[in-house]
Amino acid sequence: MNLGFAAEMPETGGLLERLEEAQRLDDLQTAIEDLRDRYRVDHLVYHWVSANGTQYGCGTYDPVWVQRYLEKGYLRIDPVVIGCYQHFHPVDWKRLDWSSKAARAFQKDAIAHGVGNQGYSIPIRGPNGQFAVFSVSHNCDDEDWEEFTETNRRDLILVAHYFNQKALELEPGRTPEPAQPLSPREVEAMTLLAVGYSRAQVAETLSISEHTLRVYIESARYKLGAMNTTHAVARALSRGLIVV
Amino acid sequence: MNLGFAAEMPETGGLLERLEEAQRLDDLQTAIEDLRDRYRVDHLVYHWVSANGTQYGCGTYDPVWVQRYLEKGYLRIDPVVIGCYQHFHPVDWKRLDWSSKAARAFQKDAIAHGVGNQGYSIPIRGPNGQFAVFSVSHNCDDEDWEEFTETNRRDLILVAHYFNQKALELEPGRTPEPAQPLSPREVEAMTLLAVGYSRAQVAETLSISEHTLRVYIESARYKLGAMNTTHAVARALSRGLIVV
DNA sequence: TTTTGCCTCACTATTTCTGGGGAGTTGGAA
DNA sequence: TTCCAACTCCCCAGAAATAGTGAGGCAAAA
Repeated sequence: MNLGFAAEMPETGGLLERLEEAQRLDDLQTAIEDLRDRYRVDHLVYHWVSANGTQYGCGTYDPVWVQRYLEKGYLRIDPVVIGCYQHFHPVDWKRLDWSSKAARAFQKDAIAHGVGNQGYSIPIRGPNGQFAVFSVSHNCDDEDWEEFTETNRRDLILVAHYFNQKALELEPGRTPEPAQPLSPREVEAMTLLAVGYSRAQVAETLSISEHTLRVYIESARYKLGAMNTTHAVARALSRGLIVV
Repeated sequence: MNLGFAAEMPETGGLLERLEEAQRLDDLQTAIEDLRDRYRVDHLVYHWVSANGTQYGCGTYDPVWVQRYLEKGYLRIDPVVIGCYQHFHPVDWKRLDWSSKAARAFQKDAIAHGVGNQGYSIPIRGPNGQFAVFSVSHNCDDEDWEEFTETNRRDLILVAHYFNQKALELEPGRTPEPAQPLSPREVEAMTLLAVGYSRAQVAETLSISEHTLRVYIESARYKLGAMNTTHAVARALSRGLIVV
């Protein structure tokens, strides 16, 4: 029955198996270094993307560059992150938008710190709005890179998937709150707020009093651990509880 | 350099290639039927999950069952959907929570309509909180099923990925609006608002007066075509202009 | 060189939101 | 049956956000 899209071949050395059996985050770091050597590329990186500081990452970049990236807040500038966030399918770095001044400055800085001129990144999304990026980077011409990505893109999707699976499993402090679901009415309220309705309009649309609506918003805010309505809507969106 | 995790083998008949070249949603339906025949399983299904009704789906279930599923609102009861929503990795149906009365009633109804006793489902997440499930179902004993899933799980992850990619590409109404970019300061302001800061806190964090901050918010709101701050943050989030 | 976009600051009046209360019904789960 | 979660409604005062203006400096692009 095996159609062989992802057939395990002898020469892989069971890398995916090893990944599946990883017990600690250190094992991921070892695995990613091993994988880099086998692919014979300059860098492989897997990292989470989130605004709230605490985020996991492993890879083969120069630690100086990683430190600099975090300090400079490059997460908000990096066209790779922005581009991945907007897409589902893997993206080649060449096809991203590098037009802004900040992006070009970032690119220059990155290359100066050893990041390759070529790159291919895979966006990965987990429950509760978890978002991560798996990137492979190398120094070579367009033609070689084209061949490499064409040959390996399916592998890379799988590798990215397994990295994310393990990172989610092993990262402590993940799922402290079991993502308290919103009630149907709360979902409606949050959704309408997210599309720009004022409280009065939402109440009218839902055919309830504004007082009642407020109870829902309060309740949703409490469940989401949000400071205010805007925060609550943002959380509901990024956790995938509402869709606009 | 190909490590062969996802090596294309001759006997696949280039099914993933065909999937990549699909031009219409009909092609997905053809592809999923073809895939079912090749895997020699009872059913394959790919469908979106979203609160707002409109959702795409294709598969080999009895149309009567699909109709019934939608009418009865099984989307909110189905342990497969709920389980997938909470996990990242594929799940075997046996490992889900079927304990509630509603779930057991649903299961009975499903089997009565031709759904297999065994199943394996893969959650898939795209941008803007998009969420879909790719399921394979069959009638057999636990041992055979174990062998099937063990053999094909990596294939299935890839197939699910490609189905989602195509569905996102082909489904109308998903055309991202020409997202007018925000200035760096506007991005900072929107991001801080999205993580729950009040205007006063944002202004302090950015070391600017609240008056100035207001100008950014207004400007961002105008660029995003938003009615109010909450709306603006929601749009910035779902267009991937900011990351929380 | 002119225009355009970005960053910075200010005022006033009005509308909207938030944070405290309290209270009743219904339907499903333990 | 009892309990709980969800849904509905009400009051009030203070905090926050919005709408309508205004202005100047600076840097890059046309």
